[in-house]
Amino acid sequence: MAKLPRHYYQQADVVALAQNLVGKALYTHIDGVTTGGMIVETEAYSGSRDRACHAFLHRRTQRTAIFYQPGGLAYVYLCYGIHALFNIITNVAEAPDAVLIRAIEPLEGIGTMLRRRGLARAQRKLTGGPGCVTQALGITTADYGEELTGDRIWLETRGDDVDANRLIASPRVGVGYAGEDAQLPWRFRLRDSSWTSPAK
DNA sequence: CTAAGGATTAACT
DNA sequence: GTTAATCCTTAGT
Repeated sequence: MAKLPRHYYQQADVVALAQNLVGKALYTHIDGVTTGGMIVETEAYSGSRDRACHAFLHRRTQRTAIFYQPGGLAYVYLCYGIHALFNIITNVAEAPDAVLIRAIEPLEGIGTMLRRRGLARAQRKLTGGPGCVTQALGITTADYGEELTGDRIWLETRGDDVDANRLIASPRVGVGYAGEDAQLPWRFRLRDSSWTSPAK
């Protein structure tokens, strides 16, 4: 299907974009292998409104510098010392918004993804969870700043958009430190998918 | 349920 | 420069 163009990522409403990204496909071509899957779980983060966002209120540091670039770049960072988490930078320059990809449903290169994850069979923990997604796809912190319109990491449409009534909105995971912003229902899951993350 | 793990950052000298 | 607290998690008891 069609690769998502740069202007797609530059929409102003990061919450709407996080919803629209569910049902799109995420691919990587790393180490000579193409792997990918359909996005089934996302979370929106908005630096202008949201304490849970790393770039809240123009907290511009070395790590968050990428937020101030135009949408369409990868923000990859290390969490809990172990896990690379993959985010898509959205909106225009100087508007620090991003969408975290939390889970995908495997579509292509499943053998390679199983090997990277050390699993024998496809099951939810292959790609259910943000650290699992990056490990299965081969994404590391070295991909910080990667262009999502290039040929290493990219997204594609898969026919029609997913209807809004097939999404479950809920509070985001692991952001309790964000005060009342932690209650914002900015996590979106595909209702009938068995590939979403186990986190409640 | 809990421990592990390394980078980032704010708050100090 | 140094230190301590924190973190968008996972695998393994």
